[in-house]
Amino acid sequence: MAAKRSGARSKPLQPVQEPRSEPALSRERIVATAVELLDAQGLDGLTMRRLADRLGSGVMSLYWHVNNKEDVFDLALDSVLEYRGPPQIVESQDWRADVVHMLEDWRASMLRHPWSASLLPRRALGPNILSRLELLGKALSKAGVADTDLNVAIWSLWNYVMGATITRASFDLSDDDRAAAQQRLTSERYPTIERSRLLLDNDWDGAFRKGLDFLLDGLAPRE
Amino acid sequence: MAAKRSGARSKPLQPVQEPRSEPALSRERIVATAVELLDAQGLDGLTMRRLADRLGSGVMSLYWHVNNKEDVFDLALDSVLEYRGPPQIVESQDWRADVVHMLEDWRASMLRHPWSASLLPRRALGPNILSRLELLGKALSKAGVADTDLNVAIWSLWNYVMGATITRASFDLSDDDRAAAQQRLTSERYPTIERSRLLLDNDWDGAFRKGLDFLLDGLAPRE
DNA sequence: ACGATGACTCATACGATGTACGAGTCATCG
DNA sequence: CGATGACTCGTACATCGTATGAGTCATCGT
Repeated sequence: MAAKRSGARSKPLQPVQEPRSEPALSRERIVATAVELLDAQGLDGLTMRRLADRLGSGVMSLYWHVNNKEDVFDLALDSVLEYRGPPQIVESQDWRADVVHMLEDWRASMLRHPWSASLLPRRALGPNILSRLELLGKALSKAGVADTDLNVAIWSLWNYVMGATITRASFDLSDDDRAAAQQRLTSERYPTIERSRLLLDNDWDGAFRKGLDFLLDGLAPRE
Repeated sequence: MAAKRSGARSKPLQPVQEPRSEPALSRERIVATAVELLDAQGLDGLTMRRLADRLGSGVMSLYWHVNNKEDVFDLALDSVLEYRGPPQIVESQDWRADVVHMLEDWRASMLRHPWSASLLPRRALGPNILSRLELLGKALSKAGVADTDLNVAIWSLWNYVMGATITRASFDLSDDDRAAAQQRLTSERYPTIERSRLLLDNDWDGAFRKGLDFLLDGLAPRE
């Protein structure tokens, strides 16, 4: 009965000097290639067969390193969310700027890989996501948010960022769709949002920033 | 070349007194049955074959009324979002209570059908979603939100609600997963969110309400 | 020195899915 | 009565995820 790879296993000491062909399969290489494929072809473009092709391997070889396709999705999502923040996390003067930076980076990371937004609705709590939550919690705590309110604050910000990212990503793909939808508004029943040109407003970044400011004002009013 | 059903067509005048068997295929019946199936079996449970079975029809018959499976998803999502608000929309005293009610109802509607959250990351702007956006815009406008800020306000609230709903729905399915994840936190690197028991906090409704209050405070400070 | 072990790869095959194609039914109307 | 068009559906196909089990090869205990 094969072990099916659970944890890290012992590696051969000498990597045997790869014969310059394919650099050997590994979970990391699989995930990296999956991200490439997702970036290039979108969610439906990721296929175990295509993935294996890009890796120069047989399809079933993937399953030694990965449980199933869901696994690939989860790993790809988390890998895209690695946070390379400013090194001086400790003892920053301006906690609010820190929080804003973290959340804008979070959103930007996901928008760089638009498929990642569609993957969020799964229970995905990889190490990188948890790290970001931890950092956020630490910043808020340091900012004086009471322990009793900490979870509410974290979730509120997370929710806002996730919602904004998903909305932005899904509207990004369809420029004419949006124009068409706005057209449909003209018909009759939507006077308010038709007048405000809700579906044509393109300042996503500004809107994100403004909404975030409002939320932060509520969570911890500026002195 | 078949017309493939674009708009409404002329119906036979006498419905011919259904022979008590299956009540004839229609787009509405298809959507309603799809919602049933989704409620019962989840996202992956919806299959054109299963759908046809439940309807007592052949698989390909569905394609007369519907373009493809994506269509079914879009229609199911929008159908679940129909808003039956309070009749006295006009001239309410307390705009803030109106907004809160609308958004809580929105969230509740989606949580009643947890699969709907997973469908959000598509560009889905059915008539019911647009109606809700219109109502929201009207309420905010009446509340004195400046026209220049209206879109920001609408999107901020939308984003918050969507994020909260998706988060809630995805954590709902996995009670032990959450415990397991919280366990994983104990390991080492996540002291803050481990201490605050972020992943075990179950007061989703309260957290939603609090965060919403904060956001509304920012958008239109109480007098 | 050699057989066993275990890490890893892969070809084949299976069942399920979305849907293209085209033939079939039946009421209506000129 | 023949044509039209609304609607149904059986068959077929390409594609997918993955179960199964056989193959390769380095390592290690003896």
